[in-house]
Amino acid sequence: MNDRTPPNALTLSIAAVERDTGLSKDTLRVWERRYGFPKPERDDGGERAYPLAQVEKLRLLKRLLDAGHRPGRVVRQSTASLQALAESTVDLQATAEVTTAWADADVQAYLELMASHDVTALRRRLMSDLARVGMPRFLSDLLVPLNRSVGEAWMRGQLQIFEEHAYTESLQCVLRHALLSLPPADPDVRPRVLLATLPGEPHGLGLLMAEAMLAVDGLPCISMGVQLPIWDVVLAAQAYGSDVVALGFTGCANPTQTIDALQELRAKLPPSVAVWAGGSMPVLQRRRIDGVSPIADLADMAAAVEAWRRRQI
Amino acid sequence: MNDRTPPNALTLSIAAVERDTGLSKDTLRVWERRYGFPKPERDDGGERAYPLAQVEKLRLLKRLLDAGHRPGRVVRQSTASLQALAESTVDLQATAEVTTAWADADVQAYLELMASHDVTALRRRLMSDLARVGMPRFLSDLLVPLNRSVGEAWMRGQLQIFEEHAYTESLQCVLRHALLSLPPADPDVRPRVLLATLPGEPHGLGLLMAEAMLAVDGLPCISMGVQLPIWDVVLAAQAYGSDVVALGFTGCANPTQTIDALQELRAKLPPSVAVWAGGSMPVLQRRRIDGVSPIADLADMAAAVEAWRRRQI
DNA sequence: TTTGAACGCTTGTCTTGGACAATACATCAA
DNA sequence: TTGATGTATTGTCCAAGACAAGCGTTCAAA
Repeated sequence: MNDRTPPNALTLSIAAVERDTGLSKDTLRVWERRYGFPKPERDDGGERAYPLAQVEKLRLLKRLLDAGHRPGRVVRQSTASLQALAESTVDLQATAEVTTAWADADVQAYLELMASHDVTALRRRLMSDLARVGMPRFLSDLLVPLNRSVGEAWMRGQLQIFEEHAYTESLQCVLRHALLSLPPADPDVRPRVLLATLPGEPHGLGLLMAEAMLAVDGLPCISMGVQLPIWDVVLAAQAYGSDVVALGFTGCANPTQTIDALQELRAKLPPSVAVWAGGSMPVLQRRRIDGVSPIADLADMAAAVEAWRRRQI
Repeated sequence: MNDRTPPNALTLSIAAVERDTGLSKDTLRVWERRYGFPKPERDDGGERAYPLAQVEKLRLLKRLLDAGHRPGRVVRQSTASLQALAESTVDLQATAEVTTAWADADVQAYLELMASHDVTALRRRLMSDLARVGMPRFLSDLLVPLNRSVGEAWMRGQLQIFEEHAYTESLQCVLRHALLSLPPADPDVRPRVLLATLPGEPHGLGLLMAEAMLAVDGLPCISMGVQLPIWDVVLAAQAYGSDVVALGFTGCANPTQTIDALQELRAKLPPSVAVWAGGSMPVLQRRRIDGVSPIADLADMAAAVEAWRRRQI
């Protein structure tokens, strides 16, 4: 059936590489043209066939790009020197050093728990820590630094992707469980918040953390989950009578498209509805958009709630 | 700043249309060339600018394609006749009529609950129905037909996307809550199951339902969530000592890429690990892959567990 | 009547090389 | 140090052609 065997069984098509690395086909071709890397083999149909080693290097490059490095400076380098670069790079756009009430030792313990592949223990520890200190401190003192450490460990290649998935899954269980245990919020409390991410942004953990933070303060939150089309954000905000649309972003989405999408959404939404854009996407802080409030962290969000309430009086 | 104003403020770039419709840029261009639709305007840079009406029609076309229609027959038709077609189309690949123990009236009531935008009530009803009949019947008698009805209502345009997101979100809460309430499974029970979806498949609801079904039977399940890279599936199966890798698929992923990915995964995984491919993707039933068991529905999954156990004796 | 092989149409994806606009960086002046 | 201007970088878009896998149809044989 599939007799179009590639020259080497361990190669991927350009579509597969796009899937696995997050680099668009256009980008892959133009890098090849400009920098001479990647340099895929060709199958008997003349189509690009990327050896696994090159895909591995491309993944590493994508990480470095997301951390702020520029293609022209890194694409030609050897895998070894890139590895070294990744290990020395913390996060070029990292926020200033945060003094955490939580000891680094605890964060370290969590990382070791992840590496030990004991999801039950991980889940149990998350639940007991949450019960011990309460949601606000759990979020700001543990999860925020922990997520940063997880991101850094991943960048250095110390944490496998599946280990990060397992962590995300466990955390999601714990947070969702806590949310469902809360008494339903009084729908007359304001602002009513709609949470979602836009198409292209597949990560919903930040959203969940934001929802948890708002919900324990008694705000009526409705989460639409991930990748809600722009037009449906507008419809949903209307249907639920939302005062605020809170959107989550991470570095993995395309910055240009994200800005475009935010502008489009802002134009379609009635001016009375506020738009909050939160998460760790650097471009949100750099490029301000009229009528869209950037939310850098959880404290920012509390401030945004306060600001909204002051403005409504 | 953005002075490259398109001819009409209500147009989208080709990248935005790809995001919103799920049709690739290549497909959009080649349809224009072959069928004369879509016929976007051009901005002053000469780039395609799709009016909203055309994007709307493209979304409708995508739905019809996913239901089994072919582009050559539908792309040229008018929006009105497509609408009629969508309303008359149930699901060309639908499984044979299922006699449900659950009354259609109940399903109807759920659909009305979704349309009323009362997520609290929806969630409450889900929880009480679950408590009343237990997980297995909740899944097979209510959720399976309900999900089918939701899909059909969406196809007919009777349900907005955001309403479907709200339903998914509520259901996720309820199922996750139930899962966390179960006592942790004995890790010595076999088979140990790893659950995930592959890159390109963003829907995790089927996965969650499968996990719920297996977990109430006492099987130790570990879910990796959505879009786990192939190589990490292998690593995770190794790390957790999984006997079975259960993957979820829906019609929205690319069939060709899905088959490729499954073959690649099967080749990389040790033969002792079984691969189950479940979900509503038609191609899974049509094209069999050596060493991959297609799982058509929940009953099939129970049978697969049995078959696995028989083979191990 | 049903099965199966052969053929041809349909359709999505890949190809090349050129072009362009937005961003980031570097330089210089105030 | 700040602000403006110029240059380099970089991702995306475009066109038209090519091709292989999928699907339906046709025809012949069981």
